[in-house]
Amino acid sequence: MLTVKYIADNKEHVISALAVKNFEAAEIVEKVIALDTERKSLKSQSDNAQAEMNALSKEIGGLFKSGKIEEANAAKAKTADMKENIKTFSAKLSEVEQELQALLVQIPNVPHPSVTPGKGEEDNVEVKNGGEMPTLAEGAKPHWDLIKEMDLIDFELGTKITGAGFPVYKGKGAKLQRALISYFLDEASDAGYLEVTPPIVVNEASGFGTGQLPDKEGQMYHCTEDNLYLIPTAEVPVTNIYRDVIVAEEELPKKHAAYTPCFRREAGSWGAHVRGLNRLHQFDKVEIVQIAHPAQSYEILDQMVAHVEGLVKNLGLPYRIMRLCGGDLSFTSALTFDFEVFSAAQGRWLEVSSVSNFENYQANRLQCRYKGKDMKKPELTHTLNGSALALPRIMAAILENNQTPEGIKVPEVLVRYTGFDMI
RNA sequence: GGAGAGAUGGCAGAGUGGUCGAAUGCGGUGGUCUUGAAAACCAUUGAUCUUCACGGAUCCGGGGGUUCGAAUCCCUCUCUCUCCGCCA
Repeated sequence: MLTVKYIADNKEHVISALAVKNFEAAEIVEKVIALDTERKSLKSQSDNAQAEMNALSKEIGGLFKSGKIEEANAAKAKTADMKENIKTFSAKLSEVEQELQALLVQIPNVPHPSVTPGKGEEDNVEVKNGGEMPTLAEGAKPHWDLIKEMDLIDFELGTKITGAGFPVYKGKGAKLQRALISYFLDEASDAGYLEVTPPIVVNEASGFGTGQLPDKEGQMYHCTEDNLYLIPTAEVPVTNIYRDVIVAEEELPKKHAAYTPCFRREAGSWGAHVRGLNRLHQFDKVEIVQIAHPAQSYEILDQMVAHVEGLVKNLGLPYRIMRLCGGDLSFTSALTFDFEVFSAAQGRWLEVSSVSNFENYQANRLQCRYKGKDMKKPELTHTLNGSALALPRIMAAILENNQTPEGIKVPEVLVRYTGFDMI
């Protein structure tokens, strides 16, 4: 969430910038500022009341020690009112604090100046494209036909075991998947990311820290008995490594990469766009995360984009990089670049990565801060993450784009992981 | 799952009702000494809110209670450790 101080100091900018995200902020911003003023005044009243009480208590202590029992008891009699006073003020204070907090979590992150207005996907801006469009032979098939014919992925079996959207990968399909994971993780390690294997269920505090809770709980699978959530992305457990942590300034940036399965309920999706591997309830992904110094975060965002670009390039996939418009930008993000690869037999662009800078929006929720030697107080870090990459659509594009009459050609960079070059 | 023990500052570890944000040691930082380093010695070294500032308030796992006053007493939750059981 945004800090109250930032909102108060940049009121007009917050309102106009959030309009780019199609968020009408004027009213809530006024409320926040008013509540904060009230909070400060209540705080000082409650502090004064408490200070008075502390002084009297000390006095009473002294009287008892020096044997002036009567005087002490007389002083004691005076405390009842003061206690009442303190209770009233602190109750009001915590009420106002809660109200303020409830408002703050409703305000989305302010978009970066480069973000253009727009309603949704259709208004995203292509900033770059690359790779070569494949020319498919006559009779080229979409991946859902290929995987069935070659028995690479079994949707019906997954449906039997679990339900729709939980496929079973088999044989070379499973090996290709594993090869991609290894390849992505190795590339991340080479780029200086520390590999971690985090839990794939998280508690409520973690869900709140990265912004999935309280608003988007419907998108996560929830184990109600233990109040734990299946992660929708490794971003959640990995970024939460730094919840309530103060990092030494010279240790920034912190770079982590993680492979995890991801779970999304995706309630309300249907139709051709979700066919085959296009949209699943469970899928695999390698995620890269950085905890960054605020002054460096946009430079780092570029580096992360370049890293992801290297992956799709090496896989030989035609891609384009989209800068998300205000309307498509997520609640918590300030700037996001989506990577899409062209799935030739479907004739569609598929989103395979989303690389975002959250500035200090998540860090404020997480209380992730850094401190330098000559800093009096710790400051919020910036947090960034990106998929590098999400597997199913990458697989779909590889299968479709690389199909030949002799079979499917495995991208060269993967052969050392698969052990075979044709499927 | 059963029984017991515990949770204090970056770490280790004292403190069982009053001046304790908390002894001491280690670590960190600055300094003295030294050609330099080590050692030794001295000083300094948590966070949050509030205030222009001085200052004030809060924090000893979380929450609640008793008391004029709680790190210290009571209740409750969470977590950790030990033993037993079960188990990949």
